[in-house]
Amino acid sequence: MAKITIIDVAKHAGVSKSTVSRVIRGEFNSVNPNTRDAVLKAIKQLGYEKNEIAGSLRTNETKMIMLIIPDIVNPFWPEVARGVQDALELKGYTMVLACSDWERNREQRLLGKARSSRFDGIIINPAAVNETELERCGIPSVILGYHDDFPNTDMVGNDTGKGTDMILNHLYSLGHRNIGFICGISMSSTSSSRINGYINFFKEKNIKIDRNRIIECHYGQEQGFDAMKALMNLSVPPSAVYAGNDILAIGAMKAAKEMGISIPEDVSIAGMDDIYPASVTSPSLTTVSKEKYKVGWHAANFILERIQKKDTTVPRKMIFPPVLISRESTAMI
Amino acid sequence: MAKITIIDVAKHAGVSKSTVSRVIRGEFNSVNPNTRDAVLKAIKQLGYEKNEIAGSLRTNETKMIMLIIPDIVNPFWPEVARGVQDALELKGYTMVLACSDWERNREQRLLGKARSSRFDGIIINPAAVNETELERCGIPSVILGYHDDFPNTDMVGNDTGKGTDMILNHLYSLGHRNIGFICGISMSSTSSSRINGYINFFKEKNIKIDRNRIIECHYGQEQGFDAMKALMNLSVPPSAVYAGNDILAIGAMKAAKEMGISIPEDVSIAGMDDIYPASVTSPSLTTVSKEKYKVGWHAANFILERIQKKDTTVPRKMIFPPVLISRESTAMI
DNA sequence: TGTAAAGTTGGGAACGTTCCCAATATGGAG
DNA sequence: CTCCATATTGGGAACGTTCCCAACTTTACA
Repeated sequence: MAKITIIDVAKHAGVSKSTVSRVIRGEFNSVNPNTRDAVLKAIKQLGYEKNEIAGSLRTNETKMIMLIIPDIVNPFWPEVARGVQDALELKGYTMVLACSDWERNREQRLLGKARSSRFDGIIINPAAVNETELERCGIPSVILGYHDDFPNTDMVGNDTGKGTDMILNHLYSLGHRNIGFICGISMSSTSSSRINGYINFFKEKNIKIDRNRIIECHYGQEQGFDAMKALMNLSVPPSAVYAGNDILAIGAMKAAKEMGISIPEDVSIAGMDDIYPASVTSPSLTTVSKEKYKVGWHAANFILERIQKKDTTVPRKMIFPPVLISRESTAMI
Repeated sequence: MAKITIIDVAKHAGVSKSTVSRVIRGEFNSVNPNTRDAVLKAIKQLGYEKNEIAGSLRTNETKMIMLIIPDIVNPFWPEVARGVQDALELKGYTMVLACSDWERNREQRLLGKARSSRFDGIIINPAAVNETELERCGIPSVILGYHDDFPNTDMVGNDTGKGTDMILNHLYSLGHRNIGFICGISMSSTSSSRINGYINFFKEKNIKIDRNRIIECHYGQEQGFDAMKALMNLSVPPSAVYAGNDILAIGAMKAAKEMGISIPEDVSIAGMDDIYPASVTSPSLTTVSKEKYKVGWHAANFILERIQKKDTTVPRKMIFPPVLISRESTAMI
């Protein structure tokens, strides 16, 4: 079955292809209502369907946005992706999802793809790419998350630093002074900034910091498990542990259980992100809630606005304040 | 900055655009190594990047596959999506993710999009679409999941019926005879087939079935919660409960806890799917493990094969056998 | 009634590839 | 040295839109 084109429709309706094109694109005010109806009828009769590829070639816009995140399997991201998608769909845009796995090569490849496929925009949680490289892509971009090193790019994220503060304050107010820290690391700069947050907190409280209480590892349940074991085997084990994200915290909880240490009686554990599983563990996990759907939603709207009016307005930063979710895994010392 | 085209490269390298095109597409055996190098050098010097859109218009292939699932936020799907993506990426294809929310309208809209954007293939967990409609799309398709009503379409999924059997056998062998069933419903036909599986099981065992022990509801934690309460408030509450998926089961566990009923001492609970949260609840949830990543992976390969050789080979069905994951939430009566 | 403005329409030239076919060059066999 | 097969290259015609500009029609107003 040969595909119906705009020209077939034009012939069938007795008009020119220009007119058909106008009808398709909804230029209603510059085509006579009668001819418009005739064209629409012809379209229906022939079962015509617009070839977006051809249109894209001419207009140089694809109505496609690439979303680059580390890994969709990490429970944090699906909600973000959903927010992106819902916002895009509303405006007739399509989301192309891709995972970077925190790998520079993959990320670069994806950016290349975005360029050669002429995607209209990029929403990215950067793994290794820097602002200069991203700008060189020549595609409007929005950063997902809180990154200091993208001063000129639109950004939507959560204030993780404040979240860390909230968690530490929470534990502090429960009487904890010896607080372990399982610090997740990633290729981006967030790791050191998190450590600084931790250090500053104790500096302000005039509490000496034992560097052994800080364990850096990758974000994974096994890593959290191992880190927790290490912490609890210190000569003076902490009375509370703050894990950089909920996955680490869940791993830590498993370790505690295996060691016969009860939560929160013997040790308090707190996480970060408030992913779904955090609410179903037992004891349920105290954590900091981050906006996920909203972040995706607004990032999508940012990018759409950038695409529309190309004037280089001041980069916008939308950073949501986190919310402490106090559950059962933390208690008075 | 005006975009560099194949013609600029040709001029710069002193060859024709045809030759450049050949180099780009990797037709190495029909272009002289020397000219090839010259072209590659010119490409690099000018920073040329292929316009895939233009190529697609000519070749009529986009190297894009649409994945349509109910909801990426449901923990079952991210892994599937990841499998799809990894397999596609390997062959230079791109995944376009979309959620149908089980809504017919959305699903239809997405299929329309796939057609007008000339996607090369569709991988879909069907919500309301039937085989005829899908075939009318004229795009190679693969079904995700186990659906009897797509006899002519390639299919990759898990044998849920067998999974139900395994769970029921497990509970039966633990001594349970009075087993409640929280049956999730969806728009597709799977619901009734699941009920039949339950009914047949007890028929074979010559146990009379109390229809009150079957509660149908949508797949959601709250629904599982409510269903569990209803079951435990029966005059003769069940000694075990089988929930149609893990989300329902987790809801049921919450209900039991709230009612002061301990698991598995007072009641056993089992789920289905083995999503990540099922492993972190406490007690951890007995369930049936389904292939997720693999399903996505093979579905992607099926579609790629379909695209390559268009001969209408016999439709292939790849159904994975489920595996019982016996954890702490089930015990002897 | 004349004229300018606004409303409609059509035709051709892009957009940047790939495909097809013809043309030329090269090499080996007779 | 001729001739045929093979290797290599170039030029034009698609692919199906949208955009631009010109032409024609109608309306508004003096």
